[in-house]
Amino acid sequence: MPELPEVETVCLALSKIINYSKVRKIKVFRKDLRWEIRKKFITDLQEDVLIKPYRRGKYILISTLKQKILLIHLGMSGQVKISSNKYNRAKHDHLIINIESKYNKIYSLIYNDPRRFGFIDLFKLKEVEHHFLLKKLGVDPLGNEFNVDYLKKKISNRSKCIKSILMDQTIIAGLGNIYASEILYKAKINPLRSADSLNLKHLKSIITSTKFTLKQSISMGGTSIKDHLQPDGKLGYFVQKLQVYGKKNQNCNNCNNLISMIFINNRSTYFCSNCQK
DNA sequence: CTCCTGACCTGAGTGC
DNA sequence: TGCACTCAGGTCAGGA
Repeated sequence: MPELPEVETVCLALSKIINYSKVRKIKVFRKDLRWEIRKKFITDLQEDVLIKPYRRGKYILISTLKQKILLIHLGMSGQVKISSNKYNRAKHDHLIINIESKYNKIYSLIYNDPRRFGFIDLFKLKEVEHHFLLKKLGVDPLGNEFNVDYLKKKISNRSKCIKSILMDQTIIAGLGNIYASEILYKAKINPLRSADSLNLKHLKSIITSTKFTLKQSISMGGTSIKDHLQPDGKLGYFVQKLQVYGKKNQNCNNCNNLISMIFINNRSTYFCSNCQK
């Protein structure tokens, strides 16, 4: 499911309830996710206090009072559900963490993931910078470090096409297949163009469209196509704003040309060959 | 190094 | 109804 706006949506929902909640019961139904959940996961996390969630690329990190980080990645189909009702196990629920808020209210955080491409880990706060998955991540596209100078430096002498560059998590952490298409449509750049053929004006345009598109999607709760729901079960409405993704052979909103679909690195890619040069 | 492919896994949709 | 096949929002390991 999830790219940056969907992960951010989950993070925002979690931050409303976590806020110094004590971890009570933890139940792992399946530990063979993308990586196996560590043996000591339960004993290490139990009775710790979850302080505050934040996002790094498509990862959710939750800091704890015992100086640890609870790391969550949603993979392709992962979802975090927040429930204050009695828990009934649903298909593909792999893990449940019961927490008790400062005001003694009990919530269940439920990790559900049909394809099990996601995972959950717990490690020491001081190891964050060295974590094998986090250490190679590039800049956050919403931050000030994502600017023309940075992008120019990263793509110089790169023959790879610009869409692959946008999806390269070691350059920009958080963009995925939907938003890469949407961003390039808005920037009027053909996804097949090699990165080093772009001029400063193009780069500026990519930066602006990226920030605009992501912010707009976050404000609408992300994009619900198949799996993504906000943790309270609500849909994400950015799907209504999609201009090209999933719209093969439909008319471009700008020029009425038919939208094309091609595969780039085995990922479906949508664009308007008339608007995007 | 860079770049591309295959692999991981389940479910939904399509066509016969 | 059933079967075979394709595709799906991610990303790592391995080979060219």
